[in-house]
Amino acid sequence: MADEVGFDKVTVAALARHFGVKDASLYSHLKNSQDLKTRIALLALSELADRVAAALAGRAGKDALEAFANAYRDYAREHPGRYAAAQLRLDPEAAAASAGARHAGMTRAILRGYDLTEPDQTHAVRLLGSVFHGYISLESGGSFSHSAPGTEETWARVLDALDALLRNWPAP
Amino acid sequence: MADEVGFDKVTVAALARHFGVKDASLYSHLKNSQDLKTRIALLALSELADRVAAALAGRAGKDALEAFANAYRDYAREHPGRYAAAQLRLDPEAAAASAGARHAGMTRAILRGYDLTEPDQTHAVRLLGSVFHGYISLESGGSFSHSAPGTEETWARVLDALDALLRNWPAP
DNA sequence: GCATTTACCTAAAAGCATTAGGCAAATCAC
DNA sequence: GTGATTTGCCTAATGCTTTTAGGTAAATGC
Repeated sequence: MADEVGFDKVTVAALARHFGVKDASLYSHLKNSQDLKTRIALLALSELADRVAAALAGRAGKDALEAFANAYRDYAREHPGRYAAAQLRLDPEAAAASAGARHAGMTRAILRGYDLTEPDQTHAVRLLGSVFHGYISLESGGSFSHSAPGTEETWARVLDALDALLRNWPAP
Repeated sequence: MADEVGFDKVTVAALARHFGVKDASLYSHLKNSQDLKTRIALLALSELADRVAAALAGRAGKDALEAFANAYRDYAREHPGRYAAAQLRLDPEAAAASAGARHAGMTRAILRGYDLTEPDQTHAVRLLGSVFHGYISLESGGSFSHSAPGTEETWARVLDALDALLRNWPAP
């Protein structure tokens, strides 16, 4: 439903309509409407982690970087509603139960192909997360669609640039 | 109100309570609730552009890069509700009337201090936008707060890294 | 075969969005 | 200045979404 009608349109009432039951009936399954949203977010985070893990298997260096980045971007394009859910700010309890740690771990795994030590590794993990999250968010919001060149080309060149940066990370 | 109670809590009803008038009265001033949200977004985008313009004046190179990035980040911290509003997906009409073009122009202005020509300039503009948007979004969502080192240090090193990257942008 | 759990239901309250129609004060035009 | 218009607000009403409380019938567990 999230992918079809948009994550923000997934309400308890809409879900009840979808299943042909009464709104109130769903409260045996859900704590409240926030709970519904959180569950979608956790599902998306978990699916996304699975995809990334599969994409990353057997790859290293720039190959891994591209596979990782494309796994995120492809998931966002194929499942826009679920990806939007994955951006939801989770409360600490939900965050702890989420696949967040897997994501962080896999981002760090990319860096094994590059010559970075702590704390630069953490800085780089955060930079990569920022770029991917930011790029996909801006692209899906249409920010890049009103000017040449195409976003496909930019995406490739951004990955080139990140690869170059990781291979040549500046000293403090 | 957005900064105090959160952008998503700024409803027509809440605004009416705030002013001590009836909900319906506000519909003389607003088209609908989406219009209210759009107006907040346009305000935020415009204020942010003013700040960035002021921060950028008389600076070039890494100095400009840092001023630009900090203007965004500081605004997001000082006015979280307004910054959230600025992320709203605007319909084409509102987008055209927004300060979006000023933002794009100023991002491009940063690159004057670096040796980039089209189409790399556009790629770099998009990368910078992605990093800043992504970083601020993740940081404000608490994604960086559960591990060392501190986000202040990462922010400084990310700006170092972007500066290095722009000075040494890889050929296709 | 009885007790419990599951998966629904009805009823009802409360909040938000929105439209229609109306009134009084402020402002404008001549 | 006075009549016309605009402005800013109101009441009333509708329809949606969320959520709680209390109840029933079928499925499941021991």
